Amino acid sequence: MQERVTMADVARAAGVSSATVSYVLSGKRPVAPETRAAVEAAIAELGFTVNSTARSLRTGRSSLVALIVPDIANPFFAQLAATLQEELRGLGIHVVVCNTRARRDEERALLAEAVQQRFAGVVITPFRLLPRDFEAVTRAGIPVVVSADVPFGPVDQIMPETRTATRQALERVTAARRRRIAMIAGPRDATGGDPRLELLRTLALQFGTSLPRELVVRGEHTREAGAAGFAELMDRRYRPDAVFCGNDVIAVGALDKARELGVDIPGDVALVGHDDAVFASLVRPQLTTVRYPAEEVGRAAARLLGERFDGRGVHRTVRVRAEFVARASA
Amino acid sequence: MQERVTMADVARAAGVSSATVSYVLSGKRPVAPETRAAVEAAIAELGFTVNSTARSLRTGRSSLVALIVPDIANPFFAQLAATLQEELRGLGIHVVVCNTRARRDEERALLAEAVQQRFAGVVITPFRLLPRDFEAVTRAGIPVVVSADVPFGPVDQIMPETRTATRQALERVTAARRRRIAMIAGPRDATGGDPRLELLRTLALQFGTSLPRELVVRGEHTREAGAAGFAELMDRRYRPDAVFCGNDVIAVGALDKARELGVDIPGDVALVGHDDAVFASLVRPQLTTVRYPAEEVGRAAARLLGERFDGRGVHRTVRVRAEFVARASA
DNA sequence: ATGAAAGCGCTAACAA
DNA sequence: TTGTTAGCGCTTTCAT
Repeated sequence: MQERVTMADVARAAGVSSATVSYVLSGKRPVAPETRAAVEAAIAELGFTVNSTARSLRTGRSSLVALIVPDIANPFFAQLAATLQEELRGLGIHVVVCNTRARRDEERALLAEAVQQRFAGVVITPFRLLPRDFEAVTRAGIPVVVSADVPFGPVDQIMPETRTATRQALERVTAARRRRIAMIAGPRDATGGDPRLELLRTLALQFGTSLPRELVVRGEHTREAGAAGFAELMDRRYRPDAVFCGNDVIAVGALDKARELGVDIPGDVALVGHDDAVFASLVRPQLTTVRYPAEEVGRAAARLLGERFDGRGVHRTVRVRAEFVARASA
Repeated sequence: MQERVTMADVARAAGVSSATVSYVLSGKRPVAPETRAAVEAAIAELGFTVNSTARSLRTGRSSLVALIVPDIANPFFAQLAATLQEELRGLGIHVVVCNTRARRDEERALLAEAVQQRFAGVVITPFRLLPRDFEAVTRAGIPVVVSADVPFGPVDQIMPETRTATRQALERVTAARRRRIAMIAGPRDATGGDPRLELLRTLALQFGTSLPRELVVRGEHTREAGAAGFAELMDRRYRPDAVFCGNDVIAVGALDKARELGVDIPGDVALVGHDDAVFASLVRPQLTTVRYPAEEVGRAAARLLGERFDGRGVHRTVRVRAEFVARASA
């Protein structure tokens, strides 16, 4: 049962007080070079590492960041977790993953827990949450980074910049003389809005066409919902010749149904996904999509948190640029 | 700035000592019913929740379990993380995700950190680690669950039971009169063995054929490696008519190359994957594969850890059964 | 059945 | 430039 080495042990070995050891580590007050050297030697010799539990208790701040998302098993969030973890590793911070299963009660419970446990920070993709649900966390002074399509009040935020990429997608589609644009959207979130849908509608107008209400269907972010949505659209008397999807999973479902119905993609209908999930390039035809890079979101989240740890006080919104990826489906 | 409610606050409100509050929570010594009721009422009224940092400092045990894997972004491990997290949630335990990027130094560093931070447990899929790398962790009394193909010494372990499923795959392939069996294996791990390869070799013999050395190629678990491996196999004068892959990602790469070379799957060559990753059913032809269920691994890991927390002392090995999934590629 | 109090290892006043 | 020391909130031994 290997004994734990404490600061007191290091202090004794270096012939100083434990306060000095602490200050050598934190750099929060000047330490004479020779003292510092002695302490560092003792640390190395004894193999000391700080007990972050004790530090947390003392400072009232843990070294944990909570990543709160609807589903970590979703490739986008999995990649986000991986990147965030690697970026935060150097700061000695661990990432705790929390699944909300898209349920508001879970989202709220997790947020409350982050406050109770005095987490160092929270990175969250809210699904049913409203801006006021964040009051407690921000009041507790816990840095929060929200990754969402819409503004969420006085928190750091990462928002996608999809206008350009979506415009390129529309350009490609309309250049192929397609005018009957449709969308299979994801579920409406708590804010009631749907930025992807609204953006597409706005842009469609600019391209001299439109996104008529009857060509918008809605479902979960699942393959089944994608298939159902596509079937529904094909039933319309005003049949679309281009279908935009809320994400790639939906698009894959649409692809399934198209094959089943004998609808040729992209011959009869052009299909555009969203996110560029790993499998977007695996299906046939390969999915033309709007890529939203999880790695960059993770890096931005880590950077925003890092700035907050350093005590910077202004809330920032970082925009992450989505990229149009032209493949075979449109 | 909302004040934190401590046990002392609860004790004061209930007219008892903080020790009693602690014992009401832990049940480690009898408390009079009316005392208990008073304490519970105070807890509810004040909205008290224990400070797990303080508890950890005192007990020398945190409420964190580390999930140490080569890559959380890998769908298998992402699903494992999700399940583990949900199963452990009820025990008040958080899951910290740790990426090793398949590097031994990272694996060792993470294991060492788990000891230093007195984690409540570790769930690990070792990649380059040897059994003796676990000595420190077990000596520290930290429950370890290893998910691997081979035995790893005195730890709880989850091992796949793939014999039956692999036999079924071979049955299907040989029933179609295929005899020239090949494999695109993953990288050789630190133990030097490759159970999937060895199992296939053994079974092939039983089916009256073999897995000749020249029909075994090896690479990383990537799409590129799969493509390269397949190309190499198609170059052999003794050309295989059935190719087994170390995992589904490799199989997808093989599929890419087959299409490029004009090799018909399954007409010319049958292709069998491994794991049943999400995209196995997305590619065309859909992948015939040996499904290894991450959910069950996660549940088993949580169960094993739970037993250890309860103080059960024997090391157990849980076998998780893989399942043959027949689709179009073989 | 309950309470008093020590102390886990660290940080940050306050002193010198 | 460095040391002394008081806690952070909890668990648990020792008393009662």
